[in-house]
Amino acid sequence: MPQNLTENEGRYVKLIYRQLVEERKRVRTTEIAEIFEVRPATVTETLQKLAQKNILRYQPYQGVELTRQGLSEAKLLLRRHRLLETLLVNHLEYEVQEACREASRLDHSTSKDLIDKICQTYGHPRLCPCNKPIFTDKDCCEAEPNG
Amino acid sequence: MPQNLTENEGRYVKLIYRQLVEERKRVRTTEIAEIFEVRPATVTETLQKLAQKNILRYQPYQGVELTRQGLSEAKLLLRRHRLLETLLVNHLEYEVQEACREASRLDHSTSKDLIDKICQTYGHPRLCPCNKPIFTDKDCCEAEPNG
DNA sequence: AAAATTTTTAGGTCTTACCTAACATTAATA
DNA sequence: TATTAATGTTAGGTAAGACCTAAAAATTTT
Repeated sequence: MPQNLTENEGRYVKLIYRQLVEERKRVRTTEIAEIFEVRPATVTETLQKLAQKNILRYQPYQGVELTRQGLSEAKLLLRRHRLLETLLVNHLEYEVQEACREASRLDHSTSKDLIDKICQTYGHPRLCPCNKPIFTDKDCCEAEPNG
Repeated sequence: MPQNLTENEGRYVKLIYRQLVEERKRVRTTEIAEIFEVRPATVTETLQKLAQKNILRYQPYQGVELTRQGLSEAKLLLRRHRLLETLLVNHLEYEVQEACREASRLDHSTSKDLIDKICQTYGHPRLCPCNKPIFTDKDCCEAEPNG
């Protein structure tokens, strides 16, 4: 059942989480369509696919809601995204905006290992360069300091 | 005509360059098939696609040869790959082997900008952590030092 | 309640990346 | 060198993903 998300689906999940949870505003089909530069029908299709994969609950015409699994996928992706931003800004002199663009390209393909190593290297930061929360990961951020 | 390579095609190009140019040994369909865990027919198909895209010359049963464009695509990808390895090993305490795996995941999606920033940060290194050449880029490595 | 807007459905297309089975070629060996 | 074995290719599929248009349905606005 826990089919993996495609890169494209991941983009939707990040966007939906940011809007729905972090900005507390409704997610509109047309708006997503504009952001991703596709037709509304395409958005509907993807939302249905995500509902099938148990990432969100979808009621035609009524908007979406993230499931428990959807929330955790979103946080995972945003953790990756924001730790990548941290690396780019802290170590490679990126501007915040550009770092976000670059991180968006990469976050889907990074391993847990890489993300955790960045997290460690920067002392398990709680905020990214744009001051949004970096979600913690149990076996990275709460691990015992090793002797 | 200069259609872009897919991520998968990029993997072939890197492999072919490493074998053909860096190890000077013939590239065999079956061998590629084993490495990528696909059927030989699939490899043939991809090689033909790459020939169509002008990345290599392909003579049935006779093996392949990279074109000028193929060589430059390969070097571009390997530049990315090896600079990513450099970052992972130097800054994030990666082991060489693991760095290679991770870099393989990422190299296709990194921007020129990111690569050049890594290059600068590490002083335009000529060798990656496994001592393979890092190809230079004109407007990164040969730029005037800015005042 | 009519009109306008938004969203969905239905029914496509195209690309990528695979596959199997049959055939062709090349290489090895008896 | 003739046969067999190994390698590589062709032909003809499948399936998933990401798009699209046109028409219909639902919702919202006036």
